[in-house]
Amino acid sequence: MRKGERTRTMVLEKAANLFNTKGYAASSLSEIMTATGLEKGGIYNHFKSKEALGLEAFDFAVEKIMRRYEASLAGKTHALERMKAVTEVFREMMVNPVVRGGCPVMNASIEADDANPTLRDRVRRVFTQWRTIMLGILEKGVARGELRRDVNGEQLATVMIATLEGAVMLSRLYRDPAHIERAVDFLVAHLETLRA
Amino acid sequence: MRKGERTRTMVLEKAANLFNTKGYAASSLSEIMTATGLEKGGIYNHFKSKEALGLEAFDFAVEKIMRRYEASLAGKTHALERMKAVTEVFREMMVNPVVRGGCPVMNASIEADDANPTLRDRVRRVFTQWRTIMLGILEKGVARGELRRDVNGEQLATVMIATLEGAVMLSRLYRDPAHIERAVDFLVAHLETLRA
DNA sequence: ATAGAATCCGACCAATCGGTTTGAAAATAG
DNA sequence: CTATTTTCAAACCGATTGGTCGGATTCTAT
Repeated sequence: MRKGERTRTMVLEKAANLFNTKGYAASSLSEIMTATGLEKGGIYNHFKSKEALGLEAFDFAVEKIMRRYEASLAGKTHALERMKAVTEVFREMMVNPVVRGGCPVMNASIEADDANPTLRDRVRRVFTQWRTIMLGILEKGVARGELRRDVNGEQLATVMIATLEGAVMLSRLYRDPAHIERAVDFLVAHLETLRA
Repeated sequence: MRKGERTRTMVLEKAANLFNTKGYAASSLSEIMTATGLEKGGIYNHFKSKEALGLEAFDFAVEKIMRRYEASLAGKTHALERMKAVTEVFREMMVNPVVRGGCPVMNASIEADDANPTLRDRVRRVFTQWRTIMLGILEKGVARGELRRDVNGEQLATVMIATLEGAVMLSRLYRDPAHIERAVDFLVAHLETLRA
């Protein structure tokens, strides 16, 4: 791995943390400079603009989360087990965050939904992917007879994401993991009622 | 009402919408100027700083939401009816927003949780108030025999706020009210299971 | 109608914004 | 070890940032 590539990912790492805690618009280039230890020219050698860096930093953070998903789902076959694994990713995210500042997807969603169409489309793609994963789990679970046949997949996928993301927001706001834990407990209990 | 007071609330109205769509940090004074039609001096005559304006604009938006709460709860006595009224406030917020840009409390929470302690405390106070309202409804509902005695108030209050706020985020991101409607349907169905 | 207060404009300020460029230093290939 | 990229620091750019202030203007109470 070339030197430039190493510093490049290092800038992405630092920028992702900064953007996710302070917000993209509120993070100035001079802050990125102090965070990375590079001068302006050193950063612009790897990224053509602050906007480009922001988008890549978002992808960088999402990539890390996706690896958590895969790790949590690995080896689990039963639909209920796999759905619970999704809730665990969020609980774990509070204790051992992939990036500082909460869930980067929700944060980006709030900041980009009106002002930044490019980032907004990226955020949409991520949530759509998460929904697709859950819908697949549920569909297969019904087909295998693990889940009740009247499971409302669309509704459950929405509720899972909404509840978990909302709970992350509350836990971060209050600096209290109780909220995400209550949300996970609630969802796990509800998932149990769907067992065939 | 004096002229100054009228323009003051007009600035708050416009600023609240701007801040809530673009974010506090991303909204510049020049944008506030064009939104209000005032020059810089005209704004600083009423607010001593951009930060002070931001805090007052937040309070202004929250005040409007609280009036929606009161209107929705008015006349309803049964605990289940009152809890459903809370979900209706959120559904209504998508169709007929009090302020553009989604829920100002959640938006402020995301932007302030790390960077702005003053605003963060204000956001906390609002969510705490909402929780208190719900806990009161549930407690009274149990006392009146309207609800099952094993209702987990703390958990339900967290889940209600988290699910509704998360769903608002999704509906705004996708420009699709389906998410908030699914969340409301889900919560209403769950509330029914708590009937004594 | 008019004096006095309330309101607002617009020029001005230092600081910082994102971004460009050049040349020197460091890393890599031969 | 040399030649050649790659990488980065630092000075520099115009534009814009949040904020100040003195005076002109507009209200409003008498």
